[in-house]
Amino acid sequence: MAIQDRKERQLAEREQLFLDAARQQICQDGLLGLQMAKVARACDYATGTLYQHFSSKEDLLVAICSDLVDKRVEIFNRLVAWDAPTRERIFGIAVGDIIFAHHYPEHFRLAQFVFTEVVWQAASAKRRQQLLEASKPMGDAVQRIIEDAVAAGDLDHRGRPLLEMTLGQWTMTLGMHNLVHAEGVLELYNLRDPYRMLLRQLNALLNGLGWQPQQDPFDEAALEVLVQRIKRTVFADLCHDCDE
Amino acid sequence: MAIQDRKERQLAEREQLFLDAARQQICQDGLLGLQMAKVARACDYATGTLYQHFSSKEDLLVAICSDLVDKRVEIFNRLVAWDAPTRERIFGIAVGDIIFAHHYPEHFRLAQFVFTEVVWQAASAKRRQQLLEASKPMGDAVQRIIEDAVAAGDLDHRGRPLLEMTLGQWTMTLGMHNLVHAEGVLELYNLRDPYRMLLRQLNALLNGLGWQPQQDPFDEAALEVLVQRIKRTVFADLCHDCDE
DNA sequence: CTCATTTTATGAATCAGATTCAGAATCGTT
DNA sequence: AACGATTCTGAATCTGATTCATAAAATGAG
Repeated sequence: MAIQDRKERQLAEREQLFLDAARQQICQDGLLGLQMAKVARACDYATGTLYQHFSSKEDLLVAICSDLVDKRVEIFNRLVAWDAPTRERIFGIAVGDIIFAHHYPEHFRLAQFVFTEVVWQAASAKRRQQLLEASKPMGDAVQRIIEDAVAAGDLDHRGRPLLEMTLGQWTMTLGMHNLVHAEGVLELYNLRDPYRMLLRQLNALLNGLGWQPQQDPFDEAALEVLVQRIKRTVFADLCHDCDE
Repeated sequence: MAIQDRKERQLAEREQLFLDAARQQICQDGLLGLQMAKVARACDYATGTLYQHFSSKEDLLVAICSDLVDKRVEIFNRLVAWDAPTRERIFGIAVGDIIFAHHYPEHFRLAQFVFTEVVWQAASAKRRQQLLEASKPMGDAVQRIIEDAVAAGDLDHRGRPLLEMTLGQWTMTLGMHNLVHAEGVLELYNLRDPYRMLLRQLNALLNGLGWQPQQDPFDEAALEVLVQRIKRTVFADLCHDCDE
């Protein structure tokens, strides 16, 4: 079945080619600027060929999202592997997400769009499934950190499903990415430095959940020290000059 | 200028007619199903007339959203006016939002879409402004509750902008609406009863912010009692049988 | 290596639906 | 009632996604 293998490999390569071209187009011209014919042309293929891979434009969007999610998962896994107090590790997930948002500014914008009824429903069931499966490891990573926290006595989950413990963190982060992209909203209320505010609110939430050791959410200095340490220890390769 | 007035009134009436027809179409056929020609036809007007009101389909979507935001504001205002401890009032905002989501299941779905780059950028600046202005009173309402809380000694804002105090609540709620609409995501992690989980996480957050009086986020009975009381006292008219 | 068969790629044609705009209808004014 | 100004109309236009008949390439038997 060597032939079959080669074919599959080539197909996968071409798919990646399309995905990269499409992502680049989004970065350049925005989500609005994505055109199927352009993507195909950019890769020197006919429009129809693109449709052999993606059943529709929406399908392509979901696929790009999955592609990026794979990279995002890597961030989560670093925190699972990090040897530090569980409270810092779970907090590090948020820090990592913020760094990720800096590296792939298009990702959360795209994700917000993808999980919109209009796109989600128009994509093929297969792609949807693919994205969900690609996302699964993020949940697993978080779950492992929570397990560690419970085992270490840092957190009492009070009989609730473990993942529920970080649902607040999840939704808070998600919501903040939304707000950041909704041009004009934060400005309306004169709220600056959104991701820094997110981290403060997150610390408050973790405190409220009783996650040990407690940290004063409004101690700027301590927050800065922790963030810097996480960046240096876990994300050194991703943070040359980036300051948030 | 009586004639001018009448004209304006008629124009406003027609606009509302369009908005209602469009909303109904969204409720019936989903966001995907919305077609400009259909909306116009449903109101016995030509397509071009619809375009006298809305510069594009996206513009119409933003307008529908504004329209619903006006109703949502009413919910917020009830909590401002409610005579109760500030902790219950701010918590009530979340409860009200959940009730609102039940009454207008399309709203958050639409809002998520509207604040997407694709729609937001394609709408006219005027409509965007209109939506932002319509949203302003929600922030004001929250601000007033925070002011009361600080004045009553229930909350110490630690020198931060007052609105920052509830940014976590805001983003958490927003993010949860997103998750709820992203079919398959919560199921993937086997998370049930999302809005109830939201309320628990919110209580944890408020505790973590030091908002008095503290409440055990995992005391189911107390949570239920509070929610029921808020429903009965503040939202009696909106809650006949609804149970979340 | 050649040919018949199967698979894949092509891109012009089709299609859906948003948007426009030349002419028709209505309005307000004198 | 007549005239210019305003508004409405919906068929024509336009954009861009999607399809599909045809061409090209790959496969594999002889």
